[in-house]
Amino acid sequence: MKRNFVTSAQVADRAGVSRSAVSRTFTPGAYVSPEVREKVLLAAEEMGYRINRLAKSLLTSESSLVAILASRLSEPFIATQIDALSAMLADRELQTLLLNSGARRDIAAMMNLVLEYRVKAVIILSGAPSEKLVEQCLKSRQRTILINRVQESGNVDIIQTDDRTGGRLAACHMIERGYRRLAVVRGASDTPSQRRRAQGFVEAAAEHGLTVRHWLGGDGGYESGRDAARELRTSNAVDGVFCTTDRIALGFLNTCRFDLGLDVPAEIGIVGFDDIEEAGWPSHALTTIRQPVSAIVSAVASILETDPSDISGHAHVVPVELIARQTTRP
Amino acid sequence: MKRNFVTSAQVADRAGVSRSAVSRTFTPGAYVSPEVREKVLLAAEEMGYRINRLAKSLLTSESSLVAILASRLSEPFIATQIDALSAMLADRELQTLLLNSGARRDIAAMMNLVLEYRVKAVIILSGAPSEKLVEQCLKSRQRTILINRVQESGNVDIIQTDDRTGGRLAACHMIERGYRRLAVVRGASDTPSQRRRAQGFVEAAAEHGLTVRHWLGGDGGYESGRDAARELRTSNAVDGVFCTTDRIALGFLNTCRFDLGLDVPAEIGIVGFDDIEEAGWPSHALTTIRQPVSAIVSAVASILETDPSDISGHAHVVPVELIARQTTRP
DNA sequence: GCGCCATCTGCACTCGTGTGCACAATAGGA
DNA sequence: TCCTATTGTGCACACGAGTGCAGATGGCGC
Repeated sequence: MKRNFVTSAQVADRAGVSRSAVSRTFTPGAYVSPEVREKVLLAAEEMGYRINRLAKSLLTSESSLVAILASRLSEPFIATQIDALSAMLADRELQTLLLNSGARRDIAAMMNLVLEYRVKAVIILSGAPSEKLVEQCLKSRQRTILINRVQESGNVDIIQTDDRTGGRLAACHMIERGYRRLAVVRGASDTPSQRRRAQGFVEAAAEHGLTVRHWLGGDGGYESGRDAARELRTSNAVDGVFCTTDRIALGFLNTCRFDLGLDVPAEIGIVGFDDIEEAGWPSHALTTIRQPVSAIVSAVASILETDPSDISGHAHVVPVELIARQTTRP
Repeated sequence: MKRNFVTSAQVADRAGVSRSAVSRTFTPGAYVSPEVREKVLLAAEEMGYRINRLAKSLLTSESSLVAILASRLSEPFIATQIDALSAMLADRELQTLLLNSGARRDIAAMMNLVLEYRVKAVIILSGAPSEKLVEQCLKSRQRTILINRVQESGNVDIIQTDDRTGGRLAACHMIERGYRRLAVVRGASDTPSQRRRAQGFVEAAAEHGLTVRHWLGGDGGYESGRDAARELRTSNAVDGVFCTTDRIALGFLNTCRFDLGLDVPAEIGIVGFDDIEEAGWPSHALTTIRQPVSAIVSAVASILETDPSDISGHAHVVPVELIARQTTRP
């Protein structure tokens, strides 16, 4: 199984110099004479030599690996975040270790892996890590960044969208537009983040003297929206729906239009959350709350640049913005 | 910068045993007495000890890392592949090193990284790796798997969708349905894979005595389709369009319907390629050629299981299937 | 010609782990 | 009681690279 990679010693032999010389050739800012450097580079080229990152980071004890822990990688909003995050990391000469925590795979086991790889930081996009896990991370001096997750214990960096405000914006927008019989649709196993959005919506509605129906079900994807639409419309009691995710909203929207033959936005108004690309397409033109990925990414970047020994976790809040399109009345 | 991680020596000290004992407790199937194991586990737990994968794989010289090189991670079809691939790898206790080769980042530089990390294999989803790069990989004894890329030189594993057949299927389908003034729409910087799809389409059309217009432009995403629709319809010369990607097709479809006010499928028929989730939504109901991700993933899995010393690259062909929906006449 | 300085090279140690080999300890049988 | 078989432990080396320190080499000025 062991594939004999070329080592610096072999290169040194071939170039007729010491191993140190080889090492120095590949270390910027070290004493090597031009002739030796030339010989080493030639030999390295001929033999196909590559530095062994594993050995290097073992010695210098700093890894250029950053782990991203996520599930449902194919969902547009998550994919967009991963794309942006890994691009940002690459620009900083860091590598992305992608951990897919989907399906039945054990989050705890994944976290163990993270710790074993001595990564520079873990970015958690998914799952609700238990208190115990976060404790483990801290005990192992592992920098941890939570995105849109809640965590009681301090010392972890948290980046959160301003979910409550988002929910409130959605409510006010709908009420202004004349929708009165409101409902919120969420996935059954939803995240704290989605719960806060719903909360904000309910709060703002209450301030206008309105109560809000709740619908919970499905896995928080397109199907949740579809099922919700079918059930909620049997009773004719709803004319304004806030979905805690764009994908839920698109399922709801399409089902209203194509299965139930409803006129959106005349008969029913729909607001989503995230502003994924598909929401902006004319086939949907979904009114939604935008959650700027760029802000999330730059928050992560700024955290990575702070001194890692400063373990007091900071909280970043990412602002939201309502994008009015055509699933609510003008 | 160096974060003092707990080492096996420290655990050994605390447990009052030798370092070897610690190592053996964490190596399944090694001689350790129950008492010692107990002591070691306790000490390890208290100190938060984790094996250092870097050091381990330095010694055993086998890494459990598999690199995936891709760009445009947020595109649905790519995101879906990455999701499925990383899940498959996780099931095999392998980790995913995600390399985002998007934007201006240099593919050559990324490949160097791959080599430096001594990964078990590289899966290339993106970019046309130059001959030189692949040579480098081979020289460094690096297992390389290309998905939907063409590569002249042998010794590389290639997984290819049956693009030509896909293109032919699309053409036959359209011709059967009575479309005669055909066109192909591709991105300007498209992949060999997309070129083969177009080829198959043109071939089959030629067999029916039809010539095909070509439109090339944009980056192969939604915008390509949008721009193509605007330009192609100024002349009224087209009634059947094959887009080499679902995203192009969706851009084309939406622009026809919402900007140009055309009736799809009555006035113009559209066929895509990939069968991404959005294509199946009733808001689009795109007729398309399905490319089964599961087949691609299991091909990768079977390659990973073959003996790595067998460097003769094999070619796998993934079959396609036409999914008739509502953007072509019934 | 001698001494000094600048410039480079090589030795040897280090990082954290796995493991072959020798040896200690213990139990069991004669 | 002594010998042997068994079982577990520790020593020491290996993996591949970076780097401080000492020593070698060469050039230059006196």
